[in-house]
Amino acid sequence: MTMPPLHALQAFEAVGRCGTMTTAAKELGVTPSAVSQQVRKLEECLGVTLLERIGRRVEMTSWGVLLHKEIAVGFAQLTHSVEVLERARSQSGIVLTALSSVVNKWIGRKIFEWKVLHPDANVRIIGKDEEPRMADGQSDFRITYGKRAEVHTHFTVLYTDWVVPACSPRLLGMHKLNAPADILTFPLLNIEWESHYSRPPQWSEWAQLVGAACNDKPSGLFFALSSNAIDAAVNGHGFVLGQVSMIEDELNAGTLVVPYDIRMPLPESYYLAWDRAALEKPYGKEFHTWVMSIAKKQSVRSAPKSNSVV
Amino acid sequence: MTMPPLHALQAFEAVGRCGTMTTAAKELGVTPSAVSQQVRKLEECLGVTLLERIGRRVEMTSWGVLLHKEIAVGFAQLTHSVEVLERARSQSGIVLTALSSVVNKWIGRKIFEWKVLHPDANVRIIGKDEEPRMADGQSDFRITYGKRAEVHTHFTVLYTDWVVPACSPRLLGMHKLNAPADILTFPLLNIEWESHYSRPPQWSEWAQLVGAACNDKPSGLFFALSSNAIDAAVNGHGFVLGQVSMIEDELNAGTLVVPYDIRMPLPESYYLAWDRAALEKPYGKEFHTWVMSIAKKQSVRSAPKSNSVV
DNA sequence: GTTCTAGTTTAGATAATCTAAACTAGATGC
DNA sequence: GCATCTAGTTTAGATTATCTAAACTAGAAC
Repeated sequence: MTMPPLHALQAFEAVGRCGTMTTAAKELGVTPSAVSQQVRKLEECLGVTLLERIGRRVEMTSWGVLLHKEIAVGFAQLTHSVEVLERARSQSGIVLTALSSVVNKWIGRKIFEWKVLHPDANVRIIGKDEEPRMADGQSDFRITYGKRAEVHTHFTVLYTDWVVPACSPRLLGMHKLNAPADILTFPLLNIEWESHYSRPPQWSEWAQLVGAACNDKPSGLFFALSSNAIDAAVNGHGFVLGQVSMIEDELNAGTLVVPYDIRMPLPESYYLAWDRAALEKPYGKEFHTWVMSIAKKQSVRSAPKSNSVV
Repeated sequence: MTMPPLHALQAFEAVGRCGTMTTAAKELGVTPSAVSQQVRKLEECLGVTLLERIGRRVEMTSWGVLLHKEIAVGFAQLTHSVEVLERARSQSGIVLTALSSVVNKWIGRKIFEWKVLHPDANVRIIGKDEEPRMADGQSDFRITYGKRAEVHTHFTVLYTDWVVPACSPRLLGMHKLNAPADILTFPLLNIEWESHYSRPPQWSEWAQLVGAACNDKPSGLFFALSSNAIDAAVNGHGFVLGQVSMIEDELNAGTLVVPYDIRMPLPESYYLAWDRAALEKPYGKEFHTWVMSIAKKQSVRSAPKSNSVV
């Protein structure tokens, strides 16, 4: 079976739906002559008369009624298809998943800057420690840490963070620190990530950095999430080696202080991954550009000042 | 919303279904270059990437998967539409309705000639005294009598029949008829059609034709169907003014005889009506031609011979 | 009877669609 | 590692489909 020409079917469908050649032509944006020729061609191809010409009117034959009933569904579906795509593109917001700490202490705070720039662009931020499957639409963008980014097709370095010892001013009390090593005499809060992430810098490494001895068995408090460790420090429970990007608000608010600004870098970088299709969502490209922009600035702020001890 | 070009949608649909540009091109009967350009044009029109080019492979993006799922249904429906039409044309036989007597005593007998000519062409013959609605597919062809044909869009004169007095040879027995008027002394079977048909010739008219007196109140046997009256005559119940076309088999078989071949014409003709679409069914035109052909011959046989008394 | 309008047909203009050729890039085999 | 093959892309221009313009038919309206 040979399929007749698509334009011929389309012309006939329009005639059936509109009732006259002239109104069908108007709807298709062509002349009645074009419609007439297309329908004639369809009749020749199929070997049946679809329209009965009665003076200056046309009327469907029973073959025409039969065929039109079916192809109308087909063309309606094609039109619907394009609408479905348009709706999906315009209505679906952007979905970003990130490590929970990154959501709690970084991107979740920065997103208000995005809102100011693009008030009508919805972005949904989800804390999720496992890598999402982008192609399945689980996420448009993903912020992750280290080599885990390689499971995604498209990714780029976001920023590299540094850690610095920080504590609540209440913890210090009336104590006066004479040297960086004095920090090690206070309760120390430890961070231990899941095994598939490179181990974050530990107090033992910091002690070695400042030329001090350090007990191999610290206070016994361990946190899986950096953000939880930071919150404990804010509550006066000890010193934390906090990521610079995650404690900026606390430093500004005075709920954390840095007695000695001696920083260590994280062993790996944060990465932004994305689904190609997401770049074609409304504001998709803009969001990508914005995240890269704030990350670049963060890299500058997180790194120690050029004259700092490294 | 502007619909993208149909050929572009079709090319993309084929790629999605076939998996590669090359196999899609083969199926569409074009070059891969054509498919590549069509898909590119579709992407430009819609403003999204539908296929991700990975080296020499292509892979659907999530937009592409979404759109393809929908348009595949549309194109499948269009293909199905043409199949539906083809099936309807090839599988549906021809339907002829006719007056019951015509079915019983004429066309129902002649149809075997059609079968010999076209063994694989199904024709269904239905006795029906009311006019069918052709456009609704109630009938492809219709044999009717007189002005009733005018309710149809397409119709033509079929044949004009004549009546002749006929009886079973058993009725005559040892009686010897000396003159045509002697017939009137036998039991006479009457035919009275429904009021919307012109009254068929009556015995009183025949009597007048042969110059004989005739009682205004004959035997009291009246038949609504000509075929029933003929059957009664075959059974020896009396003389019938039988239509020539309907008693030919009986004359040939000797179950009826015509002592005096003095004929009277029916006041109106038989007509063939038809639905335009029926001519496009397989064998539709052939059937029309055949019916007209046997009718023409019937007209010749039904009319009295050129030297007969009229 | 004249004018208007829907539809058709024909000729040829226009645009869409296609092929050919040259190219890129990855896969395969030696 | 290199040559060959194959899938896909791009560009230029050939081909075909589709369209418009013009002339026409035929019926409706005034």
